Amino acid sequence: MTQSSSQRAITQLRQLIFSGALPAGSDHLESELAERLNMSRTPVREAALMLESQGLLEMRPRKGVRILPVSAGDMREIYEVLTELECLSAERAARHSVKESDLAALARSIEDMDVALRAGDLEQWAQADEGFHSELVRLGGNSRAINIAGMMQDQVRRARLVTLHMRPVPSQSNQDHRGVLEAIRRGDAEAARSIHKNHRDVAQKLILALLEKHRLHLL
Amino acid sequence: MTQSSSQRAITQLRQLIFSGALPAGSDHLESELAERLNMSRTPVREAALMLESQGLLEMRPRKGVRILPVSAGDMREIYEVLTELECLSAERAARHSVKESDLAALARSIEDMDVALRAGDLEQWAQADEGFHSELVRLGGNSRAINIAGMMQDQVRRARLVTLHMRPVPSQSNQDHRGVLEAIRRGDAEAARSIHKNHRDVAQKLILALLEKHRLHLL
DNA sequence: TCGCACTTTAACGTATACATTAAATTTCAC
DNA sequence: GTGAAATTTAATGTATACGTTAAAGTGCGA
Repeated sequence: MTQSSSQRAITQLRQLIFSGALPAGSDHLESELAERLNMSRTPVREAALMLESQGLLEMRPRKGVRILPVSAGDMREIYEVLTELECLSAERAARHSVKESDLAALARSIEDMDVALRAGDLEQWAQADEGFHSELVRLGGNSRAINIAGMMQDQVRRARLVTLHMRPVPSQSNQDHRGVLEAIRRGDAEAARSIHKNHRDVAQKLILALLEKHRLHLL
Repeated sequence: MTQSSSQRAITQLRQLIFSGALPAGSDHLESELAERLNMSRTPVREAALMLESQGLLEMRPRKGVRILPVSAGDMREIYEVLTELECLSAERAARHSVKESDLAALARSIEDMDVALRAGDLEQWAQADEGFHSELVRLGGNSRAINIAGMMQDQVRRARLVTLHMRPVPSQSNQDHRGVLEAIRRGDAEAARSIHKNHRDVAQKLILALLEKHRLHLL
């Protein structure tokens, strides 16, 4: 239960970054962060190294830890990788995950999105959408894909802080989700992949257009 | 020029792992590794954390650092991810990399493979093959994909220590490589992806069959 | 001999100390 | 006043010290 300081540092730094308390582009000395988290520099350094390897920050000698901004170009890269891994997962899920119980979480996320949209609650929708996508990857059963997609999803979440309220309401997006779910249910790997690919491509174009139009760097 | 001890530790530990000097499945105390590398535990720990995040080893409290074996199941996961990222890269390369100079390295790798095969030098062939695949990903221009594919390639290299001399001579593999190169050259993204996908799927099936047949865990 | 409580060991996780050196500041000649 | 050299500062990277605690070892009664 009691977790190590390093682990706490990772968790807390992530929270600080995702909440915007450590804004993109800002610099922070290791000693400042250590004081802030009530621990010595050692676990803070270890945590920073991990987060650096995950692309959330950059350690620059003598300049402190810089929280990395996410540019439109970065988001393009991230969406490209994420799309491939999710499509792989959709295909794999369709190929072997036949048990209906495995699909409950997916179905639930779809319902949650419907509910959230009817209530006009975008935050709720975003959370359910993230749930759908991460569950999809989980069903694919490839642990490397799961880890990598998780990292990419972290960045998508940061971008979503900005894009969520700029984009049109994603009212037809759930049709795709249902299509993917049905394809997996009937074991149609080709369809699962192609429907999801199309789903991601549409979303990607939309979000990237928004970001480039507004020349945004993001939290 | 003078690099940090942490960096050296990463480089040297990688060499020790890839050379088999630290065999898969073996355990090593942080203090042993520190002595071996002539440095204190601190940079060794930092290096081990990085290598752990890359899937090369595992840190187990009080049991030391364990060099992770790569099972057939692991290789399946690794090939799946690598295939997706390489296909993405082939497609992207075809879409934007038109300059002939960009393709020189690819063409060179293909020639090197031909030469190596004629000479019956499998090691040489493997090196050129790795060069082709990594250059392909580089041409895709997605820095995240490049990093991730690099990590996956690290594991493929370890597996190849075992599989290289068990597999049939890859005499027709270069046809695929040429096909991909030509597709990129003429900007045919669909073909680049599908030819490469087929290339990878064939190789993957072959290697996985070998591994499963011999119930191998690998260096 | 076996099993269990107790003691000892030692590996890790973290804190702290310290050497190095990039950056900032000051000094000083002109 | 300006620019370069010298000095000081301070943040990092690494070494070391130390407390905690899982695991190994020991002793002893049955």
